[in-house]
Amino acid sequence: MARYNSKEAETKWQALWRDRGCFSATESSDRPKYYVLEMFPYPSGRLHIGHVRNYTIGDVVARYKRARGFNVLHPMGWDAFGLPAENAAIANRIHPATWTFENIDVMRGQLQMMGLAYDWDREIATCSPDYYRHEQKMFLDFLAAGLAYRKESWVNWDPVENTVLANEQVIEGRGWRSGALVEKRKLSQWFLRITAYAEDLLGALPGLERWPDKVRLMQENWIGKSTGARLRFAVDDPERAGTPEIEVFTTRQDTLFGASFLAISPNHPVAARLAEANPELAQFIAECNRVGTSEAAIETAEKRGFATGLKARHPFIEGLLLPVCVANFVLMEYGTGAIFGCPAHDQRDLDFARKYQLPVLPVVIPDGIDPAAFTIGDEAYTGPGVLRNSGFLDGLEVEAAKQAAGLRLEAMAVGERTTVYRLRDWGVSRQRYWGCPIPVVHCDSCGVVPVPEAELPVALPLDVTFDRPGNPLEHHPTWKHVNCPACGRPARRETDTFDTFFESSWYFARFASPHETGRGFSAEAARYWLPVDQYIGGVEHAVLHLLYSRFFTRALKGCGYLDVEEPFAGLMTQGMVTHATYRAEDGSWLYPEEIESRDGRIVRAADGSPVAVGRLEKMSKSRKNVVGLEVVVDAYGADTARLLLLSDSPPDRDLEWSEAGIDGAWRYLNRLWRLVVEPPVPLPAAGSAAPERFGESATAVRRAIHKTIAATTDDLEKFHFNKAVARLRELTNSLAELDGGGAGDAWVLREGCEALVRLVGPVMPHLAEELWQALGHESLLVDTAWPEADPALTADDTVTVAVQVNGKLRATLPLARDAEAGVAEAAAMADPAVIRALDGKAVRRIIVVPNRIINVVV
RNA sequence: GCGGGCGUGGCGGAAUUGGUAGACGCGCUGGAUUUAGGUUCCAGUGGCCCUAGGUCGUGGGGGUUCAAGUCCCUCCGCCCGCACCA
Repeated sequence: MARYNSKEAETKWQALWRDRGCFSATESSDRPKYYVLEMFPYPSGRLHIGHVRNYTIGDVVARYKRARGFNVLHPMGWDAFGLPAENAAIANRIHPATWTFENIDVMRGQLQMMGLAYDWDREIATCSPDYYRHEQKMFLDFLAAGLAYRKESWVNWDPVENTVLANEQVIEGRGWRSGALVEKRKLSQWFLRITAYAEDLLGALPGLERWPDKVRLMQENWIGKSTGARLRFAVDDPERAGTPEIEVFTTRQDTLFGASFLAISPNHPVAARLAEANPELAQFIAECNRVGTSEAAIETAEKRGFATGLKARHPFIEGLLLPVCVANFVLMEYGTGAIFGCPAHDQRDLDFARKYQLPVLPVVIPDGIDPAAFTIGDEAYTGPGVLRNSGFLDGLEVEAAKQAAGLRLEAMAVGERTTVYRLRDWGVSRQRYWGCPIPVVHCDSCGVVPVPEAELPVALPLDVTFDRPGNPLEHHPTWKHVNCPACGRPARRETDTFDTFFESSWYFARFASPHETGRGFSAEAARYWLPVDQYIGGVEHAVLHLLYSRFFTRALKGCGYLDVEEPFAGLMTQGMVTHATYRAEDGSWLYPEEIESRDGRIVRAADGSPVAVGRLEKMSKSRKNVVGLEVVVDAYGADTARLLLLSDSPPDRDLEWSEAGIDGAWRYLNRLWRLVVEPPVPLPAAGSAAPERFGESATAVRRAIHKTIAATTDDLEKFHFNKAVARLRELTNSLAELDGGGAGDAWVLREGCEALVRLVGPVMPHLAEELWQALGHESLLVDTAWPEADPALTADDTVTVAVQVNGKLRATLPLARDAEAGVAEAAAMADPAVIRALDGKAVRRIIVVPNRIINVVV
């Protein structure tokens, strides 16, 4: 018989789905809407198998929901602005636009090859002016609403390339291309006031019930709400400090009596002022600034301080002067950029105090410890306790002391209780070419002037070169020279472009009406489709992209664009696809296709030299452990690849791609094909009436069929694709065992095949269409409803109950479902294995969990 | 450094969320079939004890409970994020 020809079948069904517009979504439907979206890709080149797990998961959800009667929107687009296009331009002398669009063409073809059920009429590319013109308008609206503003902030500056570097381009303090020591520089940049929504973004997290807890927790920590107090320390030499006082923020105002120093950020104005007259301090600050702007770099750097000689007056202790230091671990962006150090009750302060021989005075004594005996060693005490050595706070618990200290500061008018957030405003300026131009003009007379709406889009000029360092927009002969929209005099365009998170913060709304020209999307279409019912993507976006999108949606609502606040009602974060890594003798990485197995040893195919097999790692070009999409689809077909991507691992965990795995998936596909096309018993015609009675085997298999329908449906609802696949394999095994010897076997086999084919439809859509046709159906499977389980067949009359003695399993008993405890108990006590285990000992207690377990305690 | 996660047979993972640990698959072993060649079918497969049966077993250690992979404490290992990669 003919074998399943994946190539032929996949091409055929893909064309048919396309020609019949099976996946195009409309807003006019009486079915409930369902919007499923996978995080859209950056068009970086060519997809490998690891990239498509995400889209396969989304596709299963889309096809499943469609079968369940939903009006499904499942779009795809391209997050097309970004740094790699510029890197390619510099490295290969190819224009970013050319590079990007070529990549898009390749990747679109690859996604289509996988048979993904997208509505391609809604495809968008964010680098198109048709897209980014709308976000320029949004920015102007934000500006008018006070949500966008300019301020100075620090960047990584490469003095050789004359450019700003991304944190990932700074490697051990040096520019990745130039190798030059990176400096921190201050630039005037645009910011979006996400902090205005901090409380709202935090408060709405519990309502995101279909988000993973871990993501909500990460966002909560990122927003980092903390309550405490601001307080001002008078300085002993206001002239030298340039200010009469230094304001600090603390969450531990209760420990003020244990303060032994003040620390200010190297970027604090007072530090800058003191450095003017102190070259050593200036030197110290310069060294701090060499660390780079990433928080990880700052936090892992050795804690260092510099004594300024300045002193600050303790607000509660008359005459006590605390030294003021500049410390590299104090962040200017958080709180006030200055802290007071209480070494006894903060680990970082303690480390600092030990290093610079500052006093350590415990002021919180743990309950039940003698205050006289309590000392601090290498570990700060941060737990609860009672205040000592603390004047008016003595005897209070920590919380009460915080309250009392706060009130006293307020009464003295030197501070107030307050709340701060770790969250900082979103810097959206990038000194880059391949991004959306920020639509403002700088005029010497009028300052910053928004580009009038009628002149949008501010289009990115395409005639640029990358032959010298810096931003090509700066070097363009004409582009930035315009007349001021306000006064008409010569002025300069803003040459910064937006952070690419800007585009991805509203693309999900654009998909609702991607061809809308007047605004980013029609309010009506957005009202219909939003929020996204199920969003799917990697955890690496748990904070930034998702938080920015949540903020953006609120900001858009505030500007009258839409009427939802949360863009994503459901979120699933999928794990990585991993693959073994291979290294040649010389240590260089090898692609999987460069190796082979000879006599049980892994060797290099080219010359038989030994290969070291490394651990599983995320598929990445740099380690060469990638498997190309075309290679897999050519050899096994898209359905086999899809099956493997959904098998074995739950979606939120890593998945191992292996040659054995793909072979196993391929075998199952063929097994299923044979079952339906060459059934063990000839099938009755489609739609034949059910027989009068079913024999034992037929009844058992019918139960299996209906249980599988129920359980698989439940698995898909919960996104347990790996379990769903396991159940489908089990049903396939059960059906294959039918031999036609029992009454109704043939009819049940058809019933089972029909159910099975419909259940595998979302996973292996091409094969399923082919089998649906083979079963004698004229209709398309994609237009066929999801099977329904018969409740009468999903529950068993008897259940197997485990019997334990003292928690150890001794027997299992078949019992009637929901048998009474007394009956179950009697059956258990009569079991020979139980009697033997009891060994005549007195029974103390019997625990009966209905339909599960009986535990006899002796 | 801070934040988040993960850890179950040789391997990927199941376990109705505190109730029979190892579903399903990969691999391996033995057998059958076939014009052996991405075959197919049957049987077996956590460790230890000679089997009936017993005993140990979910990264290590401790605890709560009639009962712990699941809850608590602690330690170890690995992975992800940290604001200009997307």
